[in-house]
Amino acid sequence: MSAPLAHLVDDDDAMRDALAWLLRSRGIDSRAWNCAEAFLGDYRADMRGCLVLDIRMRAMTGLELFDHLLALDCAMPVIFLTGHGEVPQAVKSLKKGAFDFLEKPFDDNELADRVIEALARDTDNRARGQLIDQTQKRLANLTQREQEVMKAILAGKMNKVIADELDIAMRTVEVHRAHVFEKMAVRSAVELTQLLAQLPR
Amino acid sequence: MSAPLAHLVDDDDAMRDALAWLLRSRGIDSRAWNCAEAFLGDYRADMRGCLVLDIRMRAMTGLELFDHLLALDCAMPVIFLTGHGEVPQAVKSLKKGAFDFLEKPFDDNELADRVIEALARDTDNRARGQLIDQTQKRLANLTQREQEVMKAILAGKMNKVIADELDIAMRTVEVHRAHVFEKMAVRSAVELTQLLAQLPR
DNA sequence: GGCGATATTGTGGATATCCACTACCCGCGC
DNA sequence: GCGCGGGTAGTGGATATCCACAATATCGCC
Repeated sequence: MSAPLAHLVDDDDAMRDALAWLLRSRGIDSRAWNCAEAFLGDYRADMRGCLVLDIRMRAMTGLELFDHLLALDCAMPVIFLTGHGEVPQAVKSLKKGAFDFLEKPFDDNELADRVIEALARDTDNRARGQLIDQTQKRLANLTQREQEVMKAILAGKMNKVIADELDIAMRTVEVHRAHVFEKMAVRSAVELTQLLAQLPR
Repeated sequence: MSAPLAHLVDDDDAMRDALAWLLRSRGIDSRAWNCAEAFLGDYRADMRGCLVLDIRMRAMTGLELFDHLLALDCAMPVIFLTGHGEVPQAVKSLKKGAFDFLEKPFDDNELADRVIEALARDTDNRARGQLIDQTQKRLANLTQREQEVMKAILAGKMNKVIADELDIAMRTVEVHRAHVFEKMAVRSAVELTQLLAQLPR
């Protein structure tokens, strides 16, 4: 597992060095690539931290790289660096979920602040993401019948009603109910509800 | 209660007319103001629809108007119209919750599409907002004790545990519990949990 | 002083849930 | 054939929740 890192992608050697130095001065480690393709080649889903992408690069642009990463379910926050006057791209990127969009020449402190925020965001995302993953694994581990019963429980139905609807004995519902609680690692319907309420809706 | 409407604020007479005509051709009613101050004077919290704001106006700018509206808890989606090259403002506005940010000259169809989306968003927001308002009113209607008991219920505690912690009889907890369910208009702890899970966290 | 809201408690019974022990049936894979 | 996972089901008891009926006490307000 890699440590949180600012991942810089820019084809301007001087800019990469300047960024790395700036971030280092604020206590942030970074790693740099000189083109989008190189980054994609090294990309791994367990990378942690944030991305700082230059928009204009010779081959693949920062925006195209962003699209590729979205397709790969990359959850790292992305900060774009851009020249002047690219409002439509900025708007589009932010709506797609980019973390920020800074116009060159940017203020050093501002960029560093944004990177710090982005790193914090990533840490939050990871924590929430793990919980979600775990919960979904547990959900997937329920049998068909158990899922049906769970759904009914979440609808607030009593065991005898559920038994009636599924046309099985109340005792059987109790068994499924207990299995649901056990597999979902909760001890009550309330806990179950709260757990599932955290899933993306 | 006013009907959903596109609220146009632009100090360019020709632009207002063009916008109104464009929207009308797509079946969208609109009302127009020639300056931010005039709109603020007419603004009412129960206005429904969306806003289309020109950024550059003689006195108060669209951005300043947006800030005023945010302070007034205005929930209508805002679409900004802007000249070229205002990336920082666009980014800032979107992060504050603006719905969109279009650069002039914009494509007529695109703008109309965005307005339609914004109107739909407003309708959604209203529906959710009403539920939230109602729920919060009900929450505020709970007595101190009832809120304490509710909190404990949501923590999954059994009545006897709650009684122990609050140092009261179990019977009293039952009474408070019943009051909570009654006042919140739910019939079980599960329903209560689901209701509260919809509140902004 | 009475009235209403709030908080408190009791009794007793109807329901519901939780749980241990037990058991049968079916389909699938080794 | 036998084990295993999954679904089904009964008995019986321990707990918990829900609720009707009833009562006491405090506090603020008209």
